[in-house]
Amino acid sequence: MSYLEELNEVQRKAVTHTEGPVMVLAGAGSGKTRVLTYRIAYLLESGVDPYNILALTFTNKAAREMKARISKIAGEDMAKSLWMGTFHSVFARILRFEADKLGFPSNFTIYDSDDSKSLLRTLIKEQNLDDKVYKVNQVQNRISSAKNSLISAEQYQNDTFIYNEDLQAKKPMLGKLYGMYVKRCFKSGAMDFDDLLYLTNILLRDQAEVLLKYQDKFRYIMVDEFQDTNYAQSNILKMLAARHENICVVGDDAQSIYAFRGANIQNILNFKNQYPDVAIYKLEQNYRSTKNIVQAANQVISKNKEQLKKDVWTSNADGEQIKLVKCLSETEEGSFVAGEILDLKAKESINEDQFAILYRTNAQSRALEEALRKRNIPYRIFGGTSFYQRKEIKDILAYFRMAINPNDEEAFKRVINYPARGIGQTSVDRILIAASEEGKSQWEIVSDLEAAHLNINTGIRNRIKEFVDLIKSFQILASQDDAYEVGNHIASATGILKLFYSDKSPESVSRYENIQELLAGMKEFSEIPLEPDENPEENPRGLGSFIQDIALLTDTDVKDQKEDDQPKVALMTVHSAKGLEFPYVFIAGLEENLFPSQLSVNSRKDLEEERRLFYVALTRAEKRAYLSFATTRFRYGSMVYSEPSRFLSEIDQSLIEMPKRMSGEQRTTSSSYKLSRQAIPRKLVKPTASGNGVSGAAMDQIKIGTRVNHARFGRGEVVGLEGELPNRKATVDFKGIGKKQLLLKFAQLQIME
DNA sequence: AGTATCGTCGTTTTT
DNA sequence: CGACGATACT
Repeated sequence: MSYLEELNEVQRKAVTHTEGPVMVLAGAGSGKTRVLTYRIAYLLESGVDPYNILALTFTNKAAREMKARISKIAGEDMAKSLWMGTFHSVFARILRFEADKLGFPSNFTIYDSDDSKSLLRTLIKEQNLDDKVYKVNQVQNRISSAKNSLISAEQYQNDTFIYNEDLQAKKPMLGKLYGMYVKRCFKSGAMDFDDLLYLTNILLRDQAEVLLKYQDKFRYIMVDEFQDTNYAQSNILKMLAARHENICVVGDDAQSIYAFRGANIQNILNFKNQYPDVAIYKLEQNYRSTKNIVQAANQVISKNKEQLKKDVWTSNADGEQIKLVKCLSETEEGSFVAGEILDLKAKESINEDQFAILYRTNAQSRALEEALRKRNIPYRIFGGTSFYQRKEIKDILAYFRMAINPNDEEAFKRVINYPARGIGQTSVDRILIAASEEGKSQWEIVSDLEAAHLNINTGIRNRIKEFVDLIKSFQILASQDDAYEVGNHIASATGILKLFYSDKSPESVSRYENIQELLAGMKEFSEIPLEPDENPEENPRGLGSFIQDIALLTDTDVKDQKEDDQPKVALMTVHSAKGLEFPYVFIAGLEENLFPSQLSVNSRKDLEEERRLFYVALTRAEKRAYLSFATTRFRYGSMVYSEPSRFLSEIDQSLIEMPKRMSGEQRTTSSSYKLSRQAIPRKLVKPTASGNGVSGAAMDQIKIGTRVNHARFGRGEVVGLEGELPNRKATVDFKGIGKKQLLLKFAQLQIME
C-alpha cells in the first residue's frame, strides 16, 4: 500500500481508522479528497466488499472524480460497484427499488424546481388565492424547509406555532397548500428534490425490514462536505449508521455555505455529542496556497464566533501579497480583470485555464463576460441556466416523461397543446377540473374520454384522442427500444424538430442545435455497454433510465458538446467554486450589500455564513488572489453607490497591496459623480383611443370604400370585406402603411365623415 | 388562437 | 435592466 506513504501522519490515521465513528475536520486545501479516496481504497484492499460501502458527495462531479481515482488504485471493477454519488442520486436509486412501499411507481418522475413552482402556481390559482400574497418562491421555500425538517403536511397543519407564524405573515393557507401540493405530486407519481430526502426518511423510519436491509448493506459510510448536510440528510445517516456505526464524516465547518438550503452547521458541531466515542482528526496543513493567502483567510474566518478550533498552516512559500483593486464601475472592474489576464498571459505565458473569476451572484457575470469577449479571451461560465432547463429541451423531455409516466401533471401541461394541435386553454382547464373532481390524473381523464364527463365538442375530442394515441405509441416504443431511437422518433413524430428546422431565425437554429445535442447525448447513453449486473429485460439503456439519469444532473455535470480543448478562464459563483482550486483567482464585487449580501447584513448568523463564503473564495487561490470592488454599480437598472466590503478590512493591511491602476488613471475627485444619475422611468405615452370605436350596430355601416381611422395605423380606406358579422374581417389600405386585415369587432375603427 | 405589448418583480447562493 | 407572466390586440 505504497500510497499510504504519500500521506502525512494525521491523514494516514484518518485513512486507516476504519472502524467506528470518525470525524475528519479538513481545513481548506488540506488533502481531504485524497484522504477520502485512499480511505475507500484502503477498505477495499482490506477485503471489504464494494457493495458494502456508501460514499456520499456533494456534487456528481466530485463523485465521478473520486470514482476515477479509486479505479486507478483499486481497479475499475471495484470502483464501479461502489455506492457513490450525491445524497439525492443515491437515495433516488433506493427509492426506485422501494417505491411500492410508499405507494409510488418505481418510474416516478423527479420534479425539478421549475416543475414544483409551476404546480404551486396552479394550486394557488385553483384556490383563488392572491398570488401577490402567496408568492410562489416563498411558498416553495416554506414547503421545502418543512420537508427538510421532516415536518409532514399533516404535522404542519396541526402545529399551532407554525400556524401562528403563517397567520402573522398573512398566509394562513400555507398548510393547506402544502397538503395539496403533496397530494398532487403523489397523484402525478412525482417527487421533488426535497422528497428524495424526506421520503427516504419516511421509508427508513416506517419500514423496519427495509432499514435493516440497508443498515446491513452499508457497513461503511463516508460523507464528504458534511458541513453542508441538512436535518433530513443527517437523520438518514443516523438511521443507516445505527447498526455498525462505521461512519466517517469529512468536512470543514469554516466552509459551511448552504444554510440557506437548510444545511445545519450544528450537524458538524454536534457530531461528537451524537457519537461520544468518535475519533476526531484535524487536517490542518494546507498544501494548496501560499502563506500569505492562508494567513489572510485565517484572519477573516477568525472573526466568526461559531466554529470549531482549527489551526490551518502551510509550509508553502510566502508568495505575493493579495492585490486589492478599486474600480469606478462594474465595467471598469471587468476591464481590469480582463486586462490583467492578458498581461499575465503575455508576460508570464500563463494559460487561460489557470484563472478563475468568482462572484457572489450570477448577475455579476455579464459585465465580466463582456470585458473578456471584447479582448477575445476564451472563457467558460459555470452555472446560470442549465442545458436541461432550456425551454425546447424541457418541452421534449416532457414528452419523454409522458412516455414513462403519463400521470406526470407538469409534463402533461407542457405537451397537451404543444406543438399546437388545437386543444385550447378552455379545454385544458376542463380536463383539469374533471381530473380534480374525479380524483384522477389528467391522463386518466383523457385516456378514457368516454367515461369522463367532459363538456367538449367532437372536434376537440378527436384531437385529444389523437394525442392519447401518440403518447401511447411512445410508451410502447419506450419499453422496447433504446433511449436514442425513442428520442429521435419523438422529436420527429411530434413535429418539434420540423418546427425549428423550417424556421431560419437564429433562435430556432440554436434550438434545433440544442435538440440535436440532446439526441447526441442520448446516443452516447444508449451505446454504453451493459454491465453484468444490469438486466436487459429492464431496458437499462432505454428512455426511462435516461431521464432518471439526467434528472439530477446540474449544468456543471453536463458535458458541453461544443467543448474544444482550448484553455478557458472559469467564471462562476463562489458557491459553485467550492472544492475547486486555481493558481490565479479574481474575486469580484467585494462591496457592502453585495458580498456580504444585502439580505445577510442584519443577522450575525447570516453574516457569518457570508464570511465563510468569502473564506471559501479566498482559499481557492493557489498563487495569487485579486480582490476587486467597484464604487458604483448598476442594480435593478439604476446606478447605486457602493462601499467596499467589510471583509476587506478583516485582512491585515500588510498582506494587501494596491497595485497601480492599469489604464487611464481617471481621478475620482470629480464632484459631478455626486449627482445621482437615477434612471428616469420612461414616460409612457398611451395612445388614447380617439372617439368611440365602431359598435356592433355600426359595424354594418362599414362598406368597401368607407374611409376609416385606426388608433395605430391612422387613416385608410376599406378595400375588401369577408365573413359574416360579428366576425367580419375588413381589408384596409392605410396611408403609407399598406393593406391590413382587421377583425371589425377588435379593430375599433372610426368612420371618417 | 396566437402574438405583441404591458407590468411586475427581483437578486443570493443549488441538489 | 431583464425575465417572465398577464393582458390586450388582431
